[in-house]
Amino acid sequence: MRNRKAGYGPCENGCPVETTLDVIGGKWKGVILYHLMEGTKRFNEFKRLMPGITQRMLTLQLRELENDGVLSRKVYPEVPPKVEYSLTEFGWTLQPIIKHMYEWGKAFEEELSVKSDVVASNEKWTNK
Amino acid sequence: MRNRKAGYGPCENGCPVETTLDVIGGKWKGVILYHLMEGTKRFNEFKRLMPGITQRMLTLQLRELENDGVLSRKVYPEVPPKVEYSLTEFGWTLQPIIKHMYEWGKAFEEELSVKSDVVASNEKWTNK
DNA sequence: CGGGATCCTGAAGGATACTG
DNA sequence: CAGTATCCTTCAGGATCCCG
Repeated sequence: MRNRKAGYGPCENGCPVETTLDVIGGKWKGVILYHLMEGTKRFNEFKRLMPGITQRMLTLQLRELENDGVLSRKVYPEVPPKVEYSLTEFGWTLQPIIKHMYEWGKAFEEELSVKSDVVASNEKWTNK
Repeated sequence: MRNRKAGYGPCENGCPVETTLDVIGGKWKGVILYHLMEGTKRFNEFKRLMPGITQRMLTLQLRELENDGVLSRKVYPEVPPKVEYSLTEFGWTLQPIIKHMYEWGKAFEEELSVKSDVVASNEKWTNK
């Protein structure tokens, strides 16, 4: 990801799909966007919502999304600092995609667990 | 990508989005899926459609999509070999997502070119 | 509170050659 | 035609410490 417009050749068509993936395909960007659909969030809120992420990664992913015009960063000149992240108008156009991806992900996980159940119940026979 | 279920912490919610990205987020998977929406494709057809991809990568990405139950691989026992790739029924449920991503990608690229025009016309002033 | 500055590793992706 | 098999490179992502 991230090398937008690099190496897809003629690129007659099909590429816009990759463009979108370049924007939302970072490891945490999907989740970040998902949470932003619920409303404005602050830096530490994200950390709480995604305990696995490091500060560095959170900062980086937020910056990239900001540079791509998907979210906006509002800094309040206070002490202690306060920064709010929210979707831009353009960012909101991602909502149907994120929603679909959320639903599809759930369906996939169910499909997955069903299959692993099958595998599990087969293991006693296929004992490889 | 690819380490499904690894390190998202509590994972109360939001994760299905990442699950989906794990499946379709490979560098070429989006394009592959996009082309499959038009119908069954053969190995060399993909190579023609995506001149930038290497054989190795094409094989790998196809295999992963197959293992994820999104596409199916049909081998014809002929000489020379003939292999057809097509979406599974489950794979077709990705269509709305791919379609949305295609549309959004186009919109994003327009937004991008508009901005780079602005930047270009500013460069003579900001000459950093 | 919301980051920035470094350093580092793994694995995603690539180049090239060979094959049933 | 549709792939393996090796080897190699890059950089996205992570760990850690520091700062206004």
